[in-house]
Amino acid sequence: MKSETRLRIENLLMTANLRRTGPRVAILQILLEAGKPLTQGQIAANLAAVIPNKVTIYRTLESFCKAGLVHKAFMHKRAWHFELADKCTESQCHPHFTCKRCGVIRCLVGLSVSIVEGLKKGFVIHRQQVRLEGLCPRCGGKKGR
Amino acid sequence: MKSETRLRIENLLMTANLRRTGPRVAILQILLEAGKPLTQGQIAANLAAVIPNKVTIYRTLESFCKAGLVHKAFMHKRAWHFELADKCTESQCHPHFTCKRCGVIRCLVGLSVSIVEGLKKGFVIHRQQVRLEGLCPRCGGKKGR
DNA sequence: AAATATTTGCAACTTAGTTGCATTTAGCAG
DNA sequence: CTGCTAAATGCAACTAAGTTGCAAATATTT
Repeated sequence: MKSETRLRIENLLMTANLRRTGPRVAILQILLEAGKPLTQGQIAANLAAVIPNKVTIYRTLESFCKAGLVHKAFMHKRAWHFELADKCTESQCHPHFTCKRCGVIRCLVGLSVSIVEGLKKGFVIHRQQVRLEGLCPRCGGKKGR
Repeated sequence: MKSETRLRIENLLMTANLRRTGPRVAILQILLEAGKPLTQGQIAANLAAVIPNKVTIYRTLESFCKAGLVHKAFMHKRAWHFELADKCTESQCHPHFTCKRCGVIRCLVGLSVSIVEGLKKGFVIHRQQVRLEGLCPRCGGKKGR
């Protein structure tokens, strides 16, 4: 296991003021490696040995969200998707693309969209999230249905 | 019941090639009146007399989605939210705002955001959705916590 | 090393959404 | 306006996702 990653994880936990525990380190590592939004189920599948219990995963993810380390991404699927906040700016997450045909999810890191304007007075925007759906290159354009 | 609404509903069903049934008319009417995304539960609460069964509601909403009459909006809450597509453009839904403090949902009809650019070749975008979170005027700026 | 606060694990539960199948109904042909 | 047929609805039972309360374990502080 790369110690660079290890250090980064410890640093994340430290700055978020969260204790360095096994489940937390493991979950952060998976999210770092994945580089895309994962569900509790997907995390659990990789972590059966380390974390025997989904409640721990949910609670851990929740505390990461509160600390701003992790965001919920909004997907077509039923389950919540969690991803590291490190590829998002202060006020905006990177957009997510979902292919309607094959279901593949792509993080559009680097791309962004101007933040919404013209909102009535008094609203304060903390975060903007963008979701795109359509066809990925493999499904796109070509053959129908 | 305003017959203008009634006519509009029949027209929607006709153009979508869906039979005019009690549950369908009732659900479209509720969505029209609400003018904001509703969950199955919220719809059911208004319709206990007309539709005794949530399966019907889910299936009806699903067929509306397939026909393009209704979209799923992505919210912080666990349940899916459905809304009429009539306030959306061809390629983009109006943005939705959620207040982090009181949870209120606002449709930002009229506002829009430039569509994402710079996507790798081969992707076809069908629809862009934007979600905003922050503080509404009543919760915003003022008192802490 | 002991005390304390936080975190984890377990079991049981709730809520959201789904499936298969039997029954009913809209729309159409005659 | 009657009967036919595909489509839609209703019901019961089920799966999946997420939550709660409480007891046991672990990290940090003293």
